[in-house]
Amino acid sequence: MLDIKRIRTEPELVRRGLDAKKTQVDLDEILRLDARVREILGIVEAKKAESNKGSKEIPQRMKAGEDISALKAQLAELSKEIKELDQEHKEVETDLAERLRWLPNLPHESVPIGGEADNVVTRSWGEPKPAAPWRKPHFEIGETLGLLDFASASKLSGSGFAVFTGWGARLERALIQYFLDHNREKFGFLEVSTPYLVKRETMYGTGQIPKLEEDMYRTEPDDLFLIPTAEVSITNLFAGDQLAHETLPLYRMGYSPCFRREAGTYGKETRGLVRVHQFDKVEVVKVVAPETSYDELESLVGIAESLLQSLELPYRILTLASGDLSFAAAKCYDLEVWAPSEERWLEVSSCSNFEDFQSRRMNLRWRNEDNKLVHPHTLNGSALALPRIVVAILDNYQTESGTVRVPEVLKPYLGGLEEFTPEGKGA
RNA sequence: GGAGAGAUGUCCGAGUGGUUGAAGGAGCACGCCUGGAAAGCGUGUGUACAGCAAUGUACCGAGGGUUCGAAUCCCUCUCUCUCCGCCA
Repeated sequence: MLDIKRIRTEPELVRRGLDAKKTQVDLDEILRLDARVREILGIVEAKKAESNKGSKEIPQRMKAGEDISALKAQLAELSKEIKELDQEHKEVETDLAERLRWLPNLPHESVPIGGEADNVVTRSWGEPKPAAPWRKPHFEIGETLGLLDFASASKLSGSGFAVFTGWGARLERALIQYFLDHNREKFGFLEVSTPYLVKRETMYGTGQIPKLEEDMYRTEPDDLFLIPTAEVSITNLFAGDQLAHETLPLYRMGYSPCFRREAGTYGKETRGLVRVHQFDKVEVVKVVAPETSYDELESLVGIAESLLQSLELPYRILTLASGDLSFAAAKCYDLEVWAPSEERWLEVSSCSNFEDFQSRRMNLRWRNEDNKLVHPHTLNGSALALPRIVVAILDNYQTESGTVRVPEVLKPYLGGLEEFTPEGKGA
């Protein structure tokens, strides 16, 4: 949610921001509605003041034994006028509010303007492994080694799902466990385990609704939504709160499966783990003082980086251009790992600063040093998304002899296993 | 699924038609007291919107209604809790 006062006082700045985000909006209509709301408000408030004053006189005059029927009739008339004005006020305000719900967050000044092609590679780590004829794509080697079973997945659920078997299933579990342990031990995040089904307003709070409603799975009779990321439930943990000054910064993380309809991506990447309707992810969330949020964003990226480095997976970091930013984000870094068999980069983490956009929607507030209630900034990042990490491991740790070595840091979580091999099927 | 209870300020909690933005308490802030602290005492302590301001308006789960006037009465909805049933 954008601050209507900001739209009012800096309309050109807002207009530029919305343009940069490639959003078509009739900002003039919004400004017109806003002016109208305030106009009506002025009139109706004056009438209410008059009405309140008259009502207060009644008990006094009654005590004095005066005839109050004329006054009552007059106030009844006034009350009717107020009701009509209130109605009109509500209609205009509802119209305005609905339009505001659809406005995305504005990009931060440090964000490059443009579309996907204008994303900037900010830095990279590690040496991408070269392509080689013996390298097999992850879905192939994964099935050969008995880690993945896509045929069964489509039997159960159709396309866009995966079954992990044997060491594959254990690898998933190991990664979840490792990520959570790492984030807690090295960065002090508090682990939470939250519902995967949430209410409509919860989805609204973090900005998935209304714009992305079509991408969400919804349960029909109850109007509950399957979360597309743990961000939704973890960030909304604080919805409506008034946080005391000393509570910030707040660091939370959680594992959850993530459900995405991926509407409109038919035909793209239907094979393998890269784009699936259900996947696992460990998400980290921060609620911080506004003036610290950009430093917090950098350190948030550092968490995802430290995980990738510990897994020894070469990656690069993109600063997303304005048009590639999600609805709620003001700035976002994507972390991509190199998949040598496919010779391309895979997004495994997305770290965003939402500034006060989500706070506003959730009505989350915090007492600043001046004891004033302000909207704190919220951030989140994947640390990390699982299936693509599995892809990256199957790719990067593949050997010429057709096995896949186990990354050093994961060995303790896999009973000391050194290698996934065809013989080791089923563990 | 059946039966019942409830939703008030940061928190607890009073309040059943008229200066109630809302008693009381806790917490917090400041002051007094103290060698220092605790206790004690005193004072203060909501948010949002409109307005340069004075000020005004709204808000006691949400939305409607009755009334000159609603936290208080009526209706609808949401959520929470208890008991019964069912169940991992």
